[in-house]
Amino acid sequence: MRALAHPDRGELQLDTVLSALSDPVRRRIIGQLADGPDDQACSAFQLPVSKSTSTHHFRVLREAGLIEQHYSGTSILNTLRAADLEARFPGLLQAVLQASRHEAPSPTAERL
Amino acid sequence: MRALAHPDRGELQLDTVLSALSDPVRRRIIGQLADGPDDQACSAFQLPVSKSTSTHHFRVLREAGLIEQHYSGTSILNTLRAADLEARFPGLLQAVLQASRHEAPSPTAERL
DNA sequence: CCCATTGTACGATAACTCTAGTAGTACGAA
DNA sequence: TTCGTACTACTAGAGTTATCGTACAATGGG
Repeated sequence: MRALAHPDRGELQLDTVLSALSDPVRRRIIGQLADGPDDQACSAFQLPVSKSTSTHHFRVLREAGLIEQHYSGTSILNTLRAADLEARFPGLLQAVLQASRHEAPSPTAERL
Repeated sequence: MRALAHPDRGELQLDTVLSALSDPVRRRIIGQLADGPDDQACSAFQLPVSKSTSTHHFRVLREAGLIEQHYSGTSILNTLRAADLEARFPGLLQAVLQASRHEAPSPTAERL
């Protein structure tokens, strides 16, 4: 029950991935996942939007295949699908992450 | 007269660039510019959209800073701003181009 | 000057996105 | 069972985007 749909590695679409990455809130999520540990709950992210909007962004990321989500009690744990992305679109994620860091020197303090 | 506004290299925004690249028509334009010569006229692109929609996509690419456009007679010549992009977002353009080729093996024949 | 070529501007429409509020579900703890 | 936490679903509004048709402007060639 409460299964969350994820696209397979082979189903990843460049369109969807780039479109998911074009939102700053979602890039912030991806950045925190890339820099921090795996399995971070949604509540571990300090996002400048409401809870329902957060849910929306996490869903977009999951459906694009950028993150993997699975339930653990009342929480959902999020993990970056770095290997899948690297296999399908080599260098893309790293380039975006680097560009993102360059653009926002202090991600935790930025206003967004 | 008929000056076309372009963002400076330092003004390039990751948001805008990724969002511009998330459309397949625009990726096709970028791909053809990357693989072909500089200064290709808009009419050199066989796009599956109307002329006015084409204009729209070229404008989005120019305003995002991905291409440089300048008039030459009745035509506009388009050039990929590869150096500017590489300076600001290293590896990003190449990663997208490679992913794009991988996803669409024969760009000229694809249905889009 | 007339005309063909090339691209723009404008108006319209349908679809999508981001945002939030409200209500509800699943789970763990007391 | 009752409560709090964590997150989702649904609904809705505001804004943006992609698309096109039509009309128009700029240039170069005869």
